[in-house]
Amino acid sequence: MNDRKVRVRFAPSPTGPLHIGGVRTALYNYLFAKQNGGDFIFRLEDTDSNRFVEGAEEYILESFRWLGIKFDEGVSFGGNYGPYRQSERREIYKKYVKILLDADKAYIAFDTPEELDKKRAEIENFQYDASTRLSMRNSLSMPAEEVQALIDGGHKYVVRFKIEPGEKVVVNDIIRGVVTIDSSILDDKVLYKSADELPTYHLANIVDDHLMEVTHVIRGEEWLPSAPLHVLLYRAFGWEDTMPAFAHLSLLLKPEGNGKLSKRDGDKLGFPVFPLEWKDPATGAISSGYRESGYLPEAVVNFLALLGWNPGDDVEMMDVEELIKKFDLTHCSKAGARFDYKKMIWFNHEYIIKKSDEEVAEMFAPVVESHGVSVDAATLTKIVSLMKGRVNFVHELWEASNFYFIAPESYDEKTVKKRWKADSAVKMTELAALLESLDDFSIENQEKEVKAWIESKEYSLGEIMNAFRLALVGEGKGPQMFDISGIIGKEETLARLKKAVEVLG
RNA sequence: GGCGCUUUCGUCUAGCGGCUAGGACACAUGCCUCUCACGCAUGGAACACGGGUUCGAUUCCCGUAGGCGCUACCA
Repeated sequence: MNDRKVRVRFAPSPTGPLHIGGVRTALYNYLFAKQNGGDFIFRLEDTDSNRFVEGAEEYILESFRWLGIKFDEGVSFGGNYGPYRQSERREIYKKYVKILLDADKAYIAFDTPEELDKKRAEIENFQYDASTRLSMRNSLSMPAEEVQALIDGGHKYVVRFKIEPGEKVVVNDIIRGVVTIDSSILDDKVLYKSADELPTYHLANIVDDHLMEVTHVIRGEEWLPSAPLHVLLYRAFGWEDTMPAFAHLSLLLKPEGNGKLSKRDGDKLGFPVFPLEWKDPATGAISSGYRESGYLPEAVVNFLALLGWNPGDDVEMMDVEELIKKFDLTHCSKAGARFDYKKMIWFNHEYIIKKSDEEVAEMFAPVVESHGVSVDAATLTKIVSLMKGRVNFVHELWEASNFYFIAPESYDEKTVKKRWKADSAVKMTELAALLESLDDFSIENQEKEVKAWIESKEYSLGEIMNAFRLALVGEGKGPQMFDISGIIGKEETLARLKKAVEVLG
């Protein structure tokens, strides 16, 4: 059992876009698999035909491609344990349902959903279990011939797991330790529905994990209450010796207020809760995605890895290789983690700085182009090198550095008031004359000549530079002045100076 | 309601019987400076509460309170 090859899976339901919490679960599975030289499986749990959403599967796959989380096998990846789409495994589940039925560990029930709803309305805390099952319409309470007749007559039925009450069921969780529950509180879960000939999550999950030789089940905490049921299922099948180890991850909580993280929180506070932008096929509503919002996949991965886990040291910036090396399920926190989107933004900032100027320039180029500006790669790279440390997102580079590409059309009022003095026009005209006389317009030479001139005239550095900045930028921001004039060039610099003198007087 | 999980600065967390309770984000202040940022430095800021166990509890146990989850023919 210990020498089995590590195999883990991420098994979403294609009911819509992948939630960021799901992304974290997948990431932890991935890190764990890679650390142990194991396999990472992508399985699709599409056993609820009513909730199928067009495009969700491709969305999920594309999300992981963007994040760099790679699967070894599964839907669209191939593998020897397929099919990996549960809707294509009907015959397999039927076989195992029969095994349970034949062993008297499950039974057939005819109660309709409506009848059950009625029952729940009538009786407080009604539960379909050992205490009530004999008063319901099922193969335990009805004669065999009648059951057969109903089935033959095409009546829809479900198969329920027959849970023996009064048993202490123990789940050994890697993160939480021993969790014990009394089987009496469990209900006779529906395992299979004849209506669509599909199992429910619980049965499909156990059968697939067993058949696919999954060794570790790493999933969200919302599954903890049903883990005992799953243990009981493994036991019923006689698979206890190869039962996977469980690790239930704490949930992601709203940044503020109560409850788990939802799409609404993102909308309200201005951060995405989905990896990619998603357009709801039914309503047409658009939900923002990390990718489209300008987050770098490595920043998202780094941030998510640290939300509920930490390496035990003070290192926070880690690439995926390092995460794989350090990841440890036993160091995962047990309590839910509030989603700290401000820290997410900080990570993005750090990763932009970490990237080469060339790489960032390449990402920035389409943004510049979209503003109808064309600029050569070398200049753009130079601009990026000056500006990238000042932004949290690549697209913010435009707002931060558009003065490189476009001359100011107006001058910020406050800055004018503060930086444009009565004699500024005269001094800027003098500065323009000096700059025009320069054959060498390099940043270094401009600085040398202009500073010498300021000194000889006994002007203050500030008054000249601030007015100069206002003329070139239109407001009081930006890097060192000669890093601006040097890049936009002599002609443009002189033109902007001239215009400022004309407009501001 | 029942069952389970959980509880260290505002937030993410380190801590695994003896610490001035550490780091990061955020915040504040200062420095840098031709501006705005960045960066750097400094600072404020936490063991939910009550009982035990122990020479000694943030740490172990039991309660209470809060938080979270589950309680479907959804996953």
